[in-house]
Amino acid sequence: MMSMNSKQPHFAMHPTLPEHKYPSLHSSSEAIRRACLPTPPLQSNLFASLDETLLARAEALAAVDIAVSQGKSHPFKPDATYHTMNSVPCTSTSTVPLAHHHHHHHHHQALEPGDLLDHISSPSLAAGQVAAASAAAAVVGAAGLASICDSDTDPRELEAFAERFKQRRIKLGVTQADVGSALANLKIPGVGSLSQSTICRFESLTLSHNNMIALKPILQAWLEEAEGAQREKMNKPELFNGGEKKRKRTSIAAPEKRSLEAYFAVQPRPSSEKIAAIAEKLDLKKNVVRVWFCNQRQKQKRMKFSATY
DNA sequence: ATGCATGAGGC
DNA sequence: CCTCATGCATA
Repeated sequence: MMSMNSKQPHFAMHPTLPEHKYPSLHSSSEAIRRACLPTPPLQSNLFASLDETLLARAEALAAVDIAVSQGKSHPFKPDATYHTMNSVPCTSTSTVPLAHHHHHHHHHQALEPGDLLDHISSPSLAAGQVAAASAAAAVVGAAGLASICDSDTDPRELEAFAERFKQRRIKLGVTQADVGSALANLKIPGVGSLSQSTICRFESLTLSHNNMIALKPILQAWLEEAEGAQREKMNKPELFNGGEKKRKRTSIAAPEKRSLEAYFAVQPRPSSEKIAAIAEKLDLKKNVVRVWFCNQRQKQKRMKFSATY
């Protein structure tokens, strides 16, 4: 009764409603508010800043305490220790980088190179890798495929495109949600619709580097199409589900959030046991805490904060 | 614009 | 259980 909607392509809010209610436009692409570390721009009370620091320390200590009590000292989890780069130099855009229905997943994941430092450490090209790249290119060529070697792996290019995209999208009088649903009309194999959230994140670069690269060609295609025929607003015929249970969004209170951030600072990847302990201390569901950590990790990897250029 | 959640795919 | 791409619900 609630798990049946695996991936409802989100019903369009207004099929043919020429309503454009863009938010206050670009809230500035360079408005970096979410620091990638335990120093969130809290605009709380004046005394909050002081308390916050002390609290954070206390929580951090508590986190360590938890770790100790669990009897697990885990030095640290060497997860992203392996540094790898894209398997092939230029194949991202040509190999169906997007989702089909909701089973997207194209395993072209760049395997977390170095997280925040991947961009600056990438220039470390091994001879073997170069050779492999050449070989791959040769293979593609032999296959008769004109590999679209888009050099859009460049963060700057992506940033520039995102900016242009937003500008032109607004010029067309189209909302982010409209763009999302319109993508399905492009009939690009393997490309369905996207949500307003994703379009928004693309424009604000709050997506992973790889995700940006995958979405760029698609959004570019839409843009050209839309500008070519500046008149169709497309509508996404989707049946309305009657009586579907609405998902409720849990809201973690500020105090708990601060604690979680403190724990995260000392242990970004707590074990199941630690998560359980934290959940208990904060009186939150274990799953909520687990997901919180997952989301927090993802945030660290977003373009805006991983770029060191 | 963004917080919390889902689910596929990979270990 | 994690990572990733995505999305619903919301501030």
